[in-house]
Amino acid sequence: MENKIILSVDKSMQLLDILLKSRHPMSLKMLAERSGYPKSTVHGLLFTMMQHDVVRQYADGRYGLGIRLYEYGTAVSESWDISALVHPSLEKLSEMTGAGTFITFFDGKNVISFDRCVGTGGLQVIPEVGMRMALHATAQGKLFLSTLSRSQVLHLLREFGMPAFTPHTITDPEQMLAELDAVRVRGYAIEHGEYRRGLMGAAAPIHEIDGKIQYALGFVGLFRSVTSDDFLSAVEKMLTVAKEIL
Amino acid sequence: MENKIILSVDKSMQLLDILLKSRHPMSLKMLAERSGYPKSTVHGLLFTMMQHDVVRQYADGRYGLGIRLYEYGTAVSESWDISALVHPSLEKLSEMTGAGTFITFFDGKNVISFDRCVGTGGLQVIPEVGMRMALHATAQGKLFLSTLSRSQVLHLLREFGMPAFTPHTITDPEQMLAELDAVRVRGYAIEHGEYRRGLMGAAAPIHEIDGKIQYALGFVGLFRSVTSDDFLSAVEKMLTVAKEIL
DNA sequence: AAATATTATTCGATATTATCGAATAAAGAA
DNA sequence: TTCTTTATTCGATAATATCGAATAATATTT
Repeated sequence: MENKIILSVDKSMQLLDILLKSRHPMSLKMLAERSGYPKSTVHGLLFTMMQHDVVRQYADGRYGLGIRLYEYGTAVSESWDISALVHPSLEKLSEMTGAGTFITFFDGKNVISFDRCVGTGGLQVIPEVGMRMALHATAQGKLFLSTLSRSQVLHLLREFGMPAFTPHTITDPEQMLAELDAVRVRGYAIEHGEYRRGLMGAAAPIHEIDGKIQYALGFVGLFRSVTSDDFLSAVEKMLTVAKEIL
Repeated sequence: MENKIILSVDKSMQLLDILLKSRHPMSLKMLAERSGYPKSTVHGLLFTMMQHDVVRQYADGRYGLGIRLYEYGTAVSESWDISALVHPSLEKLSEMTGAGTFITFFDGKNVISFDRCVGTGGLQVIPEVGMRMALHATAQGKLFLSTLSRSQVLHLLREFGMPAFTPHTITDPEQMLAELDAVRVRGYAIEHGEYRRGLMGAAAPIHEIDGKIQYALGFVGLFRSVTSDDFLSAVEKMLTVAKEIL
């Protein structure tokens, strides 16, 4: 399993990750330090990626993500082109509930937001488009996890970890499995301050292809509790809209 | 030059390119044929990229671009607009020249300002963010027109018209075509009171993707003439800054 | 249901080449 | 200028990517 990996390619991807996380162009020296590889090695990898415009070098010598990645990203997002289809539904749900709404996509491992609509309410903490979301601390994450087998869930939780964002975050795998059972029964997932204190939300499946949920519709906002009338009515509205989209 | 390239990384990028161009998931066999590398080699590269979600494999075994590329693409596009990359350059240029500076975007038809910085000089007539600018009477407009064919230019000029904002405004299409030739030779465009009497400016291309100029950096201010020392030095500074942005 | 064809994956020997530290070049700061 | 920092190049060596062939897993046909 480990030895099938082509190391130079693996290192290249690590560099891209570092550049992504830093959010800023980085010097060769920094890149070498952060990755743990010698400068010359890093240089060679960066040089190669530069030939493909996957990495670019600025006038001051620093390196950053290249234009080509934008092209790739666009190509990937086009393959989900249900965005145009569902955006009106997002707006509708935002208007009805006042909460921020968004659509996520699941590839079996990552939950990524690809469309969103800000609500009318005050605090808006809905994920940016393109952001990867925590599996264990968001309604979307739990919804998608609920479609997986016990072993798959445990594997993913181990891989990504279960950091406690708030005191409400579920950090115990067994507890999570129980929660996922509840999600399966309920048909949708809820999140009560597990990611940000006081923020609550829910997520419902949209597109099911042979049993696999591909997308989720969700909302997040400030509610008194997950049993309050306004929250429950928002959930109802979400389910209605999700059913319309199918 | 050739031997500095790390082959396995290079091959990986080739595979991404093939996947991008095909616009559809591809089988290992196809990928091997198209790339010209043995199946086992291709498999190893794909497997490695899969670990990073840069490539994904579908249930039927075919391979496609991975969700991670979307994340990268989003990060890259964010680095384009206003904040991170360009704005500091705008401020720098404003400070150096004293003139108002701005960045425009061209979609093939409209020139739209999407970031600006007021200068230290007195009169400031730089476009608001989101404003569409005249094609025939601004440096930006002429710069973008210079990238189009004769027929495209004539078509656009006919569509939008060539109203005379000042006595210096070019109102004759043929005269404009001659001006555009000059722009192409010069590499940047200048504007001498064609939009507002006494206001002069220039625009330089920033981002060229396969020959197409996507953005332009420009300044506008009060100068004695387009041949005066202060104007020419401002042009020089603009070109320097534009080159830094690349 | 069995047989066949097609495609994905694994394996192991080999030579290629990625790697690394050190040297050099280039750019910035003092 | 000189000194410092950072990027780039170089070359010997060990590591490993590569390749063809074998095997496993699907899909298709009979």
